[in-house]
Amino acid sequence: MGQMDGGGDGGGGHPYHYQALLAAVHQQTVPFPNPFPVPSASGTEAPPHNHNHNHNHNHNHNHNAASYPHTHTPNPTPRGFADWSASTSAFTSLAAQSTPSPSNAVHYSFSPCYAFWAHYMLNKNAYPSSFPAPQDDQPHQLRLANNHPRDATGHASSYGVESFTSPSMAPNICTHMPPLEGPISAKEEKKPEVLPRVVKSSDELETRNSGVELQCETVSTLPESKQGHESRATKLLNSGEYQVILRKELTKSDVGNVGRIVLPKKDAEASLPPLLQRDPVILHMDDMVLPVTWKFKYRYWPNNKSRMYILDSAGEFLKTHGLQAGDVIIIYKNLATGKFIIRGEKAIHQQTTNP
DNA sequence: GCAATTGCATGATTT
DNA sequence: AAAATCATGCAATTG
Repeated sequence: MGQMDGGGDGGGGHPYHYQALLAAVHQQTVPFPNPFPVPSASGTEAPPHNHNHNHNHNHNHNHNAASYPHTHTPNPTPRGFADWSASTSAFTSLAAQSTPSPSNAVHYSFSPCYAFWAHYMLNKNAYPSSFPAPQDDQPHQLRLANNHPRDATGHASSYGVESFTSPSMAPNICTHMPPLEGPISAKEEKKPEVLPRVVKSSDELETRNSGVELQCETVSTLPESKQGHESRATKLLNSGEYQVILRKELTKSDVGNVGRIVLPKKDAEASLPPLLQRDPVILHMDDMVLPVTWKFKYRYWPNNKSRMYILDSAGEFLKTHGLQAGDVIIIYKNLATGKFIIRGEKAIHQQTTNP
C-alpha cells in the first residue's frame, strides 16, 4: 500500500520531494514570476459561506489547480506569466513522479539555495539591497490570533510564538535545510518556549541576520526573474498583517496516505471559516515557500458531542513538502484580505533511539 | 470487485 | 473524576 514516503521512521530518509521540486524549478532556470497577477475576473468557486473571512482568493488564483497543482492547466490569462505556469508545471510534474527515489538527492544541494533565497525574500526589507523596498507603512507584523485566550494551558497547538514580524519566520524556513542548522527534534521542543514575544522587524533581524551574510550574497546573485517571486513573497508579507492562526504538529495519521489532517478544534473554530453545514469549504492557501496555491477541503465530522475539524485533500501538499509525522504545518492569515498562507516546517529528526 | 475516498466510532490522552 | 479533544482504525460509500 501507499507506504508513507520514505518510511516514516523519522529517520530522515524521505525522498525529498520538496527539494526535488525546488530543484526542478531551479534547474530549469524557471523564474519565479509573480504568481499573483492581476485578477482577470473573479473566479467564483467561493465556499458556501464565505463570511467575513472573505478568503477571496479568487482574486488571483486562476492558477490554483488546487491541491493537485500538476493538474494545473496553464491559464492563458493575459499576464505574461507563461514562465510562471512553466515553473509550476516544472515542479509539479516532478511531484507527480511516483517514486522520487532518494537518488534525486542530486537535487538536494539546491535546497539550501532555495531556502536561502526564500529566506532572503522574506527578510529582504531589511537587507540593504538594491531591491525596491515594499511600501511599508505597515509594521509587517505577523502575530498570533488574539482570539486565543489560552496560552500556557493550550496544548501543543498553541503557537510557539505569539507575535512576530514577518522576517522572523523566515529563518524557520531554513529549517527545511537539513544540513544547515543544528538538529532540533520537534518532539523535544514540546514546550515551545519559543516565547511569545513581540519583535520589531528591526531587532529581530539584527539578531538573525548576523549569520546570514553569505546567504545574502547567494541570493543577491539570483537572476532577476527570481525577484519576481520575491515580490510575491514580500508583497504577501507586507500587504498587511499576517497572523498565525493555526499550528499543528503532524501525526502519523495526518501524513498517512489519506491526505487529511486533523486540525485543532479551537484554532479551527477560532480562525477558519465557520462550517455551518456538513459541506466542506474549499480553502485556498498560498504556499509560503512555493509558488503554489493549495486548495484544501475543510470540513468537520461530528464526534461525540463535539466536532473534529479536518483539512482534506492535503496529500499533495504533504508530499510536496515531504512532511512527516512530527513536522509542523502553520497557517497564517492575512488580516486585511483574509487570505491564508500555509507553510510546512520540517522537524529535523534526530536519531530517536530513546527507549 | 477493487481502490480510493469519506464518515464514523472508539480508545487514549489531555484539560 | 468527568469532560473534551484528538489519533486512529475501520466501515461505508463512491468511482
